[in-house]
Order: sequence, then structure tokens, then C-alpha cells
Amino acid sequence: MRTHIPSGRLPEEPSPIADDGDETHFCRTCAFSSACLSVGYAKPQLAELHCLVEHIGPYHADEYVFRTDAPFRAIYAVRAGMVKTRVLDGDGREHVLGFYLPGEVIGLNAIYPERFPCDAIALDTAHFCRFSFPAMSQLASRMPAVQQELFRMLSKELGSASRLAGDHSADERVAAFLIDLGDRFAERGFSGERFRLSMSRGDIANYLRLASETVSRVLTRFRQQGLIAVDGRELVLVKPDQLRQLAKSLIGR
Amino acid sequence: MRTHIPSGRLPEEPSPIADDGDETHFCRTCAFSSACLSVGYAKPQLAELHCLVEHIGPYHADEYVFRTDAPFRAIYAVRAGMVKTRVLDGDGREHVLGFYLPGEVIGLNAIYPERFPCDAIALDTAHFCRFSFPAMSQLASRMPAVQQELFRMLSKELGSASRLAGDHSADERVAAFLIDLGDRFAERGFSGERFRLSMSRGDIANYLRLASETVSRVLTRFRQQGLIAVDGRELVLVKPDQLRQLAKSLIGR
DNA sequence: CGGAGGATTGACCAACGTCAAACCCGGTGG
DNA sequence: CCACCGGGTTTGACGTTGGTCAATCCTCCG
Repeated sequence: MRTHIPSGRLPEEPSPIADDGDETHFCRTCAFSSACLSVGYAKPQLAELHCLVEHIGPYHADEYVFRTDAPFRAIYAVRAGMVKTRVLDGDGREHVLGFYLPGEVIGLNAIYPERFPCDAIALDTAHFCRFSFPAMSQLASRMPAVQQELFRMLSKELGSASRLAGDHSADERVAAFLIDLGDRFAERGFSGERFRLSMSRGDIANYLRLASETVSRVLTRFRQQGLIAVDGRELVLVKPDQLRQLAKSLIGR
Repeated sequence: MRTHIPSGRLPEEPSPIADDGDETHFCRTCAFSSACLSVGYAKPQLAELHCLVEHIGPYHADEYVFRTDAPFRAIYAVRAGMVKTRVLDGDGREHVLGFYLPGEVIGLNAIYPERFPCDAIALDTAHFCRFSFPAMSQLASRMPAVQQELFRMLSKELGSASRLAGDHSADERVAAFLIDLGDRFAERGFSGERFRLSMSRGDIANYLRLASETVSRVLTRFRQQGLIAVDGRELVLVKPDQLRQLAKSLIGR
């Protein structure tokens, strides 16, 4: 059974697309814009960053952005759409490492092995900025703010990876997942309480280490309890505080 | 019941201690030595690294090296002994993020939040090198090899964090844990098949998301199957290949 | 209108957690 | 020297959460 989502099809929400960069401006949501702008680099320095960026896309749902074992040459910032990264284990079971929104960066886990340790697959129609990593680290040597931003991104991702590693109930994990996604949408200027889950229930399950049936059941229960409203992949967090309460053992401190 | 470990108390094994650094030499196992030496930096540059290092310790078992929420100023390389990092969740349950051997570095996950997101607790008598992080990143800007090494360490840790996040049976997780530890001992020049588990069964359990009883049961089963020999915390991997086989869904791609 | 893939729901089951008892070892003090 | 104590470890019995299998439904498409 479905819940009718209150005011229809999210008419006035900005779509989670930030494809607004050009030759001299960063996309509104870009992970790197803050690295430079906030520290006051002027246009000429920005140009350096721009000249190592390559806009790629569109990729359509289910298309690979990069594949496991491909040699690592670049990191990718999501400009529009949504992606998942995943590994397939020996038995062919999928483990989803993460979902990435516009403004977020993928490929950082490939630096050490010098090959991508995972696949990246578009969930939506998605666009990216590709940053050559050698060029990027060279730039980082000259621009401490860029270096700092790379350190921060890596460290941040380390934090979220270990959050998932904890052992928690299905309810806690699903609640934490919804809250985290909402917070990240909000961080990028979208609504944090009303958004689209571009991934399938199976993807969510493979991310949270649950069976897709369990994800389904938990979502249904949350809906019955009035915590959320779901219509297919459209989602509203009706009682975010209560969800956050549920999730607090995971979200941590 | 206990297995008598073949040749007694590991008499001729080098103890996992690498406290052999001085004012002009790195410890044999140091994570940073390769960053500089392998790229051919001469003594003067090395001196720069040395002057931002501070030797601290000894810490005894159960002593804190740093605590959750303490402001982040430095990263720590283990010189001798073993440490765990851990978080306590809302209900006071412990989640162990990792165990660290001589030559490995802790504190990288504190860069982004600018506070330590976890406690670090000695399991043994342990010594450390403390590297001021501001000084370190400044140095990284001037020495690409240092910057590169930091990126690599962060990326590597990201890899291991997501490995644990997968969903696997208790057997697979314990096997992977033993193999991983052995590989890391070997990487640092110690025996990879005969070593001491400085942490309690409970610590292992909190790391692997199992109950300590389950860890105990799996270890006894492995012993009965002749895969390992255990005497308290002394361990021998009798059939590493078979363990690696068991662990492959976790270790591998 | 029909087909296909995802989502939901239900019934059953197994892996692992919980609770509890016994055990082992090292340490301490009489 | 030995008895006692205490924490960690092992082992056993049992319960619960979430996985598996299967049927149905829904929705998006052609």
C-alpha cells in the first residue's frame, strides 16, 4: 500500500541538479569551490583548477562511470544525478560502498591501490567533473587550500565508512540512512526532508547489509508509525526528529 | 582446552617492537620512512621531518593515547606495542575501529572533524611518534612524496574500513581478521604466521561485530580443524592458505 | 493490453546473540 | 606455600533478528 504524499509530486522543489558551472565558475555545489573561494583565491588561480577539469556525461541509469581494476588516473565530482559505488565479492554478491550526490567526490579510495577498487554506476542520468589526479596533487602542492580540502574529503569519507561498519539493528540502520541522505541533500542546498531515492530497495539493502525484503518491511513500518511518507521512490521525512533519535547510536556523538 | 603451541614460547621471533629510531634515523617500520628514503631525500630534508616529530610513551595497557572529542593537532605513528581505536555508541556499547601495529598511523580520521572521533587505547606497552599535523601538511606542500604518502595512507585506510562494512559470516570475518593481521605483521618484517593477539576476545568481537562468545567458538572450531594453534593470546596460523581461502570473499575484490 | 522488474507481504528457518555456568590462569595475601 | 579471588575465556542451552523462499502486487513500458 502507498501513502499519498501530501502535496503531490514535489512541484516547487529544486531538482537535485547543479549543472551550473561554466568555464569560469564552479558548480554551485562543487566540493572544490569552497576550497578555493572560501580562502579567497582570485580568478587566475581558479583557472588552474578549471584547466585540469573535464566535464563528462551524461551517463544514464545503470551505466558504468568506472570499473573495478581500471587504472586510477582521476577523481570524479558529481555534477548532477546520483551514483553508487559497489564491489562484487567472490560469490557475486554486491556490496554497495556508497551513494553520491551532486557536489560529492568519488574515486578517493583508488589512490592507494592505484586502481579503482570498485565500480561506479549511475543511478540517474548523471554528469561529472573529472579531475586528473596527478595534476590535482601537483596543484595541491602549490595551493594549500586544495591540499587541505583533499585531506578533509578523505578523512570525512573515512568517518562515514566506519559508521556503517558498526553493528546495529535494521531499524537503526535504515533510519540513519534516511537521515544521513537528508542531511547531505540539505548541505547541498536541496530539501533535506523531501527527496527522491534514486536507488532501488536492493541497492539500499546492499549498502546497509540487509535483505531488500527487510528494507521494505522497515520502510513500511516507519510509514505505519507516521515517521515517513513514501510513494515509490519519493520520500518525505515526516518526523525527522524521531528518526534522528532512532539513528543516534549510528550517527554517533 | 588449549593446544600446545609447537615449539614453545616463540623464542627466536623478533618481538613486534621497532623502537630503533634516533635523531637522524627513522624506525625501521615507520610509515614515513619510505615516503622520503625511497624518493631519495637526503639528510637535510629528513631533518625537517624529524624536527616535527615528538617521541611519546610508554603507555601501558588500557591507557588512553587520545580521547574522543579532543581537538585534533597531531597524528600518531606506532613505534612499539599495539593500540586499538574505538567509539562508544549511545548505549555504551563499544565499536572497535581498528588495531594498529608498529609502523602504522592513527588519527587520520580526525582531520575532517578537527576533533578525534574515537578513543585510542594501548593494548600493550606502547610508544609513539607524534607528528604535528599543521607542520606535517606544511611539509607535505614542499615535499610531494610526503603529500603522496599521506594521500596513500588515507586511501588505504578507507579501503580497509569498507572491507569490514561488508556482510559476511562469522567464520569469514574471523579468518579475514587473522590473515589481515598476519599480512600486516609480515609487511613490517615480523612473522606473519606466528604472533601475539594483544587484544582480548571481546576487542576482536567488537571489531568484527560479533559476540565474544562467537569469536571464542570460531577460534576453537578453527583449532579443531587444524587451521590454527592457539595458546591464550599466542597464535599460529597452521594452514594460512586454507584460512585465506575462507577469507577471500572479504579480503579480495 | 500484456509483460517484466521491482516492491511488498507472508511463512518459515538458521545464524548468531544472550544468558548462565564452569573453567583457567595470574595475582594477592594469609 | 597455598587458598582465594577476579577477569577473561570457553562451553552449553535457548531465543530473536533478520535472511530465504515464494506468492502477489504494482508500475512503468512497449
